[in-house]
Amino acid sequence: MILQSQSQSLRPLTTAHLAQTMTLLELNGEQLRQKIEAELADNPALEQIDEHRCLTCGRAITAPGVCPLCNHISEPNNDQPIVFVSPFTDFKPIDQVDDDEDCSDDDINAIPEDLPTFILRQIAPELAIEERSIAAHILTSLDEDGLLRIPIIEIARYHHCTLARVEKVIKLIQHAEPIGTGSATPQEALLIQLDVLAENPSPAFLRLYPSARQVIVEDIDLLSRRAYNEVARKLGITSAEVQRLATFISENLNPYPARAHWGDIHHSSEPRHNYITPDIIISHLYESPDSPIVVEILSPYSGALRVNPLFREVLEQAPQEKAESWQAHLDQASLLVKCIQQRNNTMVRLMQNIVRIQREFINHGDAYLIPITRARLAFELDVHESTISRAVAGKAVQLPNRRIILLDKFFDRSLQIRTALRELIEKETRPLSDTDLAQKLLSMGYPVARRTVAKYRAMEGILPARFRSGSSQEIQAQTSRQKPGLRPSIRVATAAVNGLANHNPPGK
DNA sequence: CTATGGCACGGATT
DNA sequence: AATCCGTGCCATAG
Repeated sequence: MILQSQSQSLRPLTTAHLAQTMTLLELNGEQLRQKIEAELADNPALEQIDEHRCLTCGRAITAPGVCPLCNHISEPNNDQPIVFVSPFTDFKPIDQVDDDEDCSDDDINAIPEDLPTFILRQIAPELAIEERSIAAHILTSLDEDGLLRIPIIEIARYHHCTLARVEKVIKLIQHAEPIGTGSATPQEALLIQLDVLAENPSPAFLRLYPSARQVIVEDIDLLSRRAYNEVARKLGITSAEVQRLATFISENLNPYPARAHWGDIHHSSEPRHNYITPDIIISHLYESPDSPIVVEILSPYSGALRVNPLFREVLEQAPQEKAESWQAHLDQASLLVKCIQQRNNTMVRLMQNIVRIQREFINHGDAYLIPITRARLAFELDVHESTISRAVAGKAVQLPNRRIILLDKFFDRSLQIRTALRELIEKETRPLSDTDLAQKLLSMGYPVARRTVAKYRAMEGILPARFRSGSSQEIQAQTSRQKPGLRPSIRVATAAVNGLANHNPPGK
């Protein structure tokens, strides 16, 4: 991927046009935002107008979203995902209320987010417009641990709305990453995390669940003082079990959701769920997985961009010596606007196709990913391969199940096989050697060499056969991976940098 | 002797 | 043209 040099030549030749479209395409949301901000700052010809259009019909409306008329989207159709560019990302409420460090020009790649924005982004699609200011209020009132220490009633009063409404918003916040944020107490946060884990239980987990719950509700302070014996007595279980319980809790739950590191022990390849801003959000029109898919391509500026018509007029009477540079500004601005439209257009078409092809994957997880190459997609879209590469590079998508993945993952050739492999090993009764595994995979229709099995194993962080004897120890050996379903979360990653898309986010 | 990890080569992908 | 990925071969550990 050779980058076209950032310098924008001012000539509106088609080659410049092309070059800029390309460059824009490979920018992800945050980068594009910066670019546009810069441009707005020093190009008077470019104007940002506070105009929103209905996401489906294009009618002008007052706030970002769907206009009342279109609120019911006509004719849901499974083969035609609804794809649109959405102005959702600019969260006015936050910008106004929130004034701690503004991390606008951080590093370019990721993590340009503070926690409130990060969460708001996740839940925005589910909020009614009036609810967004409530959410913003709540999020900016969190203390540094991510807990909400102010009374809910106060918020309700302030916004003149019912308690139930505020609670609904809080509930959404609590279930967004990092899970538990917005709880009133550490206990509440723990309980929510526990319940989220319970949605996708492993047998070992189910055994622990009831007592874990009880301990958290009643005896959390005993536990934190490590008074295991006393807890054991109260619950009528052995103190060894309490011990286990404690380990489980400290490993999987986090009483202070906003604190990123929590004994951050684990290291393995996993580029943990960092604070990546999705550039695209995929969700279902209704909650059900077979309702039509809605793809939202977030655009990093609010309202619309256009060439300032006033500027155009003034240009007519420009003083001689200014005329040229003003003309240049004008050209540059209109070029940018065009290119952005082009970029949006490309992204929309791209997503339409990806979603159509990978619908099963989006709904049902890794095992259903269809291997597809960028080249083939390029062919179907009738664009150059490099266009796809650029469009895909460095962008993140949020799936309906809330997980945020890199768009690259849709093109992972081996993910399907790796998931199969993982499942195979989970179900194994005796440790299977790589050769055995290769054999099994072959019979499942995945012809892979023995050597390759080893590689996949490594990618998934699964130990060699020798080291995983019983299936029970295995659970502790790798509490973090396995279970395709979800375990994304509780242990929120450090905000450590994650390089962009080198190795794929192995499974999860 | 078997199971794995390392290195390196060639074809596919970007 | 530059990279990535699957494999084969070989050395090493058990």
